[in-house]
Amino acid sequence: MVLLRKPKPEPDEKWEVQLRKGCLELAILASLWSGKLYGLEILRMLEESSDLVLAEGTVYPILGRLKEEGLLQSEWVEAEAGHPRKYYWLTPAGRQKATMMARFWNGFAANLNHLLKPVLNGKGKTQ
Amino acid sequence: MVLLRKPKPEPDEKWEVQLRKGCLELAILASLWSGKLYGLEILRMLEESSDLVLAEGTVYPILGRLKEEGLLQSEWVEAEAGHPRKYYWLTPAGRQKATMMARFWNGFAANLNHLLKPVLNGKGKTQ
DNA sequence: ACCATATACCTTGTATTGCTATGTATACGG
DNA sequence: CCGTATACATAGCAATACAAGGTATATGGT
Repeated sequence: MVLLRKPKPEPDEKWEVQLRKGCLELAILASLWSGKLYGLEILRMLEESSDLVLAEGTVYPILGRLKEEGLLQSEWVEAEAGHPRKYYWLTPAGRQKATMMARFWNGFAANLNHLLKPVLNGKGKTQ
Repeated sequence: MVLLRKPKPEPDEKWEVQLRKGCLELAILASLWSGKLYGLEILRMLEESSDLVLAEGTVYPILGRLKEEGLLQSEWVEAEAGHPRKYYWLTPAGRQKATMMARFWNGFAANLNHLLKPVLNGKGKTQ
């Protein structure tokens, strides 16, 4: 009777699985590729540049996770008006990981596209 | 005090969200595009044709869901040897949905690729 | 007769996820 | 002051992917 369900999750190990699921961490990392942004700004940027709509309740937990993993750093900045903003940017590790994930995404998308080709070509099996 | 958490999930409505998450339902539907297959066969086909590795514990529940939604039909078939096999194939509704999902996937992938272009071009911000 | 192996399907339990809804904090306008 | 806007944060829920284990059928070896 051993019953060791999850010996060592090693959260870093399975990012490929996570990617296949979410794609959202990758999208957020990518949104920070060229500079600092704060939470709501990321949200708007993704929507504008990629039609990727996500809720605040989605973004903030992800930002927290990514920071905890050492992929992001953050800093409070006083705004000229309203609530202060927490700006995020990529660490070197984050930059590296974003690149790796993007490459993997490319392969994954290519594979799925290959599978979808008959579907998109319309020609269904009459049968 | 109203407190209505989920008024009517309408499980059909949010397949776009599910797609962004999983992509797996779509992959399985697509694998059945050109004929009948049984469970383990789908698994092997996806791995061979698209490097998409998934566990049995992933495939069977999905097949059950898809059948319940009327997208698949199934039939037991005696094998020449060993355990009988349950063959699945697409219903007209399944064929239609697969097409819609594939189109949506294409758009989604294009958007994400657009976002990833700077990342894949290597030129990081020296900053 | 018995057991190991192979094939195939199915289910239980768990960690994780995305998200809705809600809460909190700060500042501005009337 | 109260409403509105901006911004960050979290509690709780439904759904997901998966590992692990179980069941059923047949074959081959001893």
